Amino acid sequence: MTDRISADNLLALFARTGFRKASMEELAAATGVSRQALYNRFGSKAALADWAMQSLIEASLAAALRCLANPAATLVARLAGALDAWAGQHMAMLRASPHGIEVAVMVAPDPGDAVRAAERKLVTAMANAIRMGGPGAAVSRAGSMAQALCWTAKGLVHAAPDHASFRRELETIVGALLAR
Amino acid sequence: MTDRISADNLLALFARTGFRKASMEELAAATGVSRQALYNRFGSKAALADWAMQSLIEASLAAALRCLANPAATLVARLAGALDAWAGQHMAMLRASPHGIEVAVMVAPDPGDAVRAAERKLVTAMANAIRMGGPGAAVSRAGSMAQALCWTAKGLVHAAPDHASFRRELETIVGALLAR
DNA sequence: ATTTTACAAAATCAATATATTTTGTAAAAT
DNA sequence: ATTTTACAAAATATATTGATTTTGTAAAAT
Repeated sequence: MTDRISADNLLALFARTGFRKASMEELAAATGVSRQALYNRFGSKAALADWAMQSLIEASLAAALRCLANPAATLVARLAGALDAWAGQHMAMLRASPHGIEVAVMVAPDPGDAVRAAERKLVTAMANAIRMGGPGAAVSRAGSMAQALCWTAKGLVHAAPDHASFRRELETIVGALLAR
Repeated sequence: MTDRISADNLLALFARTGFRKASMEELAAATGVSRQALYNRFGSKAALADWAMQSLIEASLAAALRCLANPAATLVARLAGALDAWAGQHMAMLRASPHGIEVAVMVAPDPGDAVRAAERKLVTAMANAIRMGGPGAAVSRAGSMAQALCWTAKGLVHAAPDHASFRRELETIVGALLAR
């Protein structure tokens, strides 16, 4: 029953203040439960952070894969949607503070390991989507295309001034790369 | 006559130890001159770091543009060469320490401003190269393609285990995106 | 099941003092 | 021109103290 606790709220606080300065008191307040409730459920602050990070990764990957599987949308829209779900949605948190990275680094056992694993899955899924729905010429290069799109999206996250223009430019670039 | 002093050696030290911990004594030793020679020429530690960073940026951009202009090579090879000169060549320094970023952040007036400006020039030049030498279909999307290639190369810098495989994978991806 | 209250151990913070290193300047020496 | 030597001012490092906060555990209350 860890359902009612919002990983987003937890991570937003971690991102703002960093792991150390975020107290269990504040974390509890941010999620609307008592400090002891957090200890009962997670045992420690580190475990709580792990869970929150893991949750975000899983939720983001799931949302991305869902976008990718949408039968109604075009391939370009599906790819752009997936990349937005994976990377774009966290722009606000990243911009809110210099600790965004620290949060990811905290996850056990190896820092970005969980992130990297999820990202590999996403790229694989994108490659498959390109193979299925892309122009014939793109099929044989689907793997490279998907990887390039993922890195491009991450570059754009840092370059775009806000989420709206991120989304707009992302669609343009995905369209440009996918066009045959 | 700041010719004999190697910006690379300076930045290698800055990258290893960070700006603060790199003493003028060590910096002088790293370049084979006396401490006072550095003060005579640059006035201060900050100015020295500025110069070194600026030098690296200019040299990297120049090397990248040179690759791009090589009339003998194919478009894919020219683009890959340019991206390697711009991003790939610094993998060793980045990997050598967690302070690689700090060095860039130190440059006046705004941190990555000089880097961003140079990168814009590179992307523009790449876009032009694509317009001139690329397959007809790529012409209208040259701007997006060039930007995507640049971000992809930067993603690859962090993902590749070493420079050799960076170079190899880069060529593959550039080839894949450019193929019509 | 969760909250409240209580509490010991550990960690963090703030202030101080001292020692050491480093910066930046200057003048004499090569 | 560059190096060597010398030096004051500033910055950094280290250690100590005590106050304060926070962690993690436990038991009683809702």
